[in-house]
Amino acid sequence: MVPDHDGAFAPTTEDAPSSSGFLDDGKNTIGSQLASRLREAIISGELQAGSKINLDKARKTFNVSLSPLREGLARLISDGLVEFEDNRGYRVSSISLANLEEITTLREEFEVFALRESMRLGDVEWEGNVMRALHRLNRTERDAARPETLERWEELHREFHLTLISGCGKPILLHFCRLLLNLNDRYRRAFLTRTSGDRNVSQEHSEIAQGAVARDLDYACDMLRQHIHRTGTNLRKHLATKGIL
Amino acid sequence: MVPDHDGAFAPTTEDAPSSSGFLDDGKNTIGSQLASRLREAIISGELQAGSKINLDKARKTFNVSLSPLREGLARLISDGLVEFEDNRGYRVSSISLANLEEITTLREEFEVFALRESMRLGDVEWEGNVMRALHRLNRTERDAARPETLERWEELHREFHLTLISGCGKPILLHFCRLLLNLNDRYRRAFLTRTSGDRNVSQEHSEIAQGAVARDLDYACDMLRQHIHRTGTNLRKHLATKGIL
DNA sequence: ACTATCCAAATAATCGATTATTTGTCAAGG
DNA sequence: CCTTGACAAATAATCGATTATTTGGATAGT
Repeated sequence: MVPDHDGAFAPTTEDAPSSSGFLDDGKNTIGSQLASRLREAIISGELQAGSKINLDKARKTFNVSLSPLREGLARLISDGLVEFEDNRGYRVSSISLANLEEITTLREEFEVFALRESMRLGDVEWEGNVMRALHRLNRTERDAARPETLERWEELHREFHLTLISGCGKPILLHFCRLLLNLNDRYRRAFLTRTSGDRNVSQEHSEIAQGAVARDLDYACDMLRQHIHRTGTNLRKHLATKGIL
Repeated sequence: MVPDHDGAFAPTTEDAPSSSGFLDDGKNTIGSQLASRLREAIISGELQAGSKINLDKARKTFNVSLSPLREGLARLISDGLVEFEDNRGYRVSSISLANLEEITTLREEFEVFALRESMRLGDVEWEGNVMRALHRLNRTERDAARPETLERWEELHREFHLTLISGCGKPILLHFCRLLLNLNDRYRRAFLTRTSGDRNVSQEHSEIAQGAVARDLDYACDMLRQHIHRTGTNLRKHLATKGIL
């Protein structure tokens, strides 16, 4: 038997385009479904940061047994959204200013590096994917009054950033970036209902994308770094407003 | 209740110095113990890369029930040593030339970045830890004839590299570096029984450490990068010898 | 009043058995 | 001869019950 040989950190089935019309959404087992629901619950803030997760209550809330619940939680640990301690159980990872700052710093390092590699190695297919992701994002309205538009926008925004770096040919790096994006999104969903007035985010995305497909390495990387940095600065302000250290 | 607030990716209890004389080695639950044993089994090559992990057999081998077995395996997924697919089970992550090259590249980027941050932010305590880790490593003999010395050396080597970057004040980054080191160690344990003749590894470590505590950023970073690079090159040759693509 | 110790309730971990899914094999049809 | 479908064996996922650990509170001793 020849192993598939995707290597470690091959992209998980999550958020695959799901091209087949069948109802196979890659979330077969209860454990998988739970992982998704819990992830969404944490990123959206439904499960408060830092709070303990009582297995018994969660079991009743989600109407499942312990085994798949632990299974699901275990996956969120890989995502950095949940922490675990022997005999003490699970808790939602805390948020803090230091944590946000680290995430921002690391995104500036990792994501920018991944973009550079993508520009160096990406093929035409990748270019096309970038332009499509950009278009879909910029065509999607973000109306603070309607939460469902926010969620949709977040999804496409995440997709855009991941697509940008998807050409780098480095599964482990992509995995790291995906984690950082997860962690970052929790802050954004919690604190940014609307983008600050002095930014034109659509334009920022366009500049990055256009620089990327034009293979203007330094320009695109610089734009991305600034983009990430600005988001970090914005979020930091919002955290300060709410008195979070 | 005030949350401990270590933030995501706070260092796990693994390989803590275990200062207390008590038999509490932080591996309380069967799941934890299994995770350690499995990790060791994978890194040492006892469990072949790419091979499927049959839950039933593993259950009998380790004489445990399914729940803790899954628990343990789940943790190794976070470590990148095990892959999982719904309804298809677990398998040991494959090794490949591409995978090794990515690990090496990422170590050059991120471990070096972490070292730079450590030099920028580390305190005297950190400096002391570095010198101690260096001393212990260099004083430990590595005799290819006696496997137990190799294991001991690997442990101290790992400890040295982690200590070098432990002052960076960035838990997530440390977590990533720890993973990369894990993945890298599997290659070394599998392919390097002795260091290639043209290297004086002890001296390389000394140069890095001394540059680090002297806060000679560029020098220390450069030495570390070369050190990682050389190891990568060596391993690549050994992989080629064994016909691994 | 303060600390330490012991109990009971709450919670996490584990087990053995059951259910669901996948995989390999073989026969029927093209 | 190849493909397709059905079946059976192998394997993974889940459940409900049991066991072990932690936590909070009451009690006794200083």
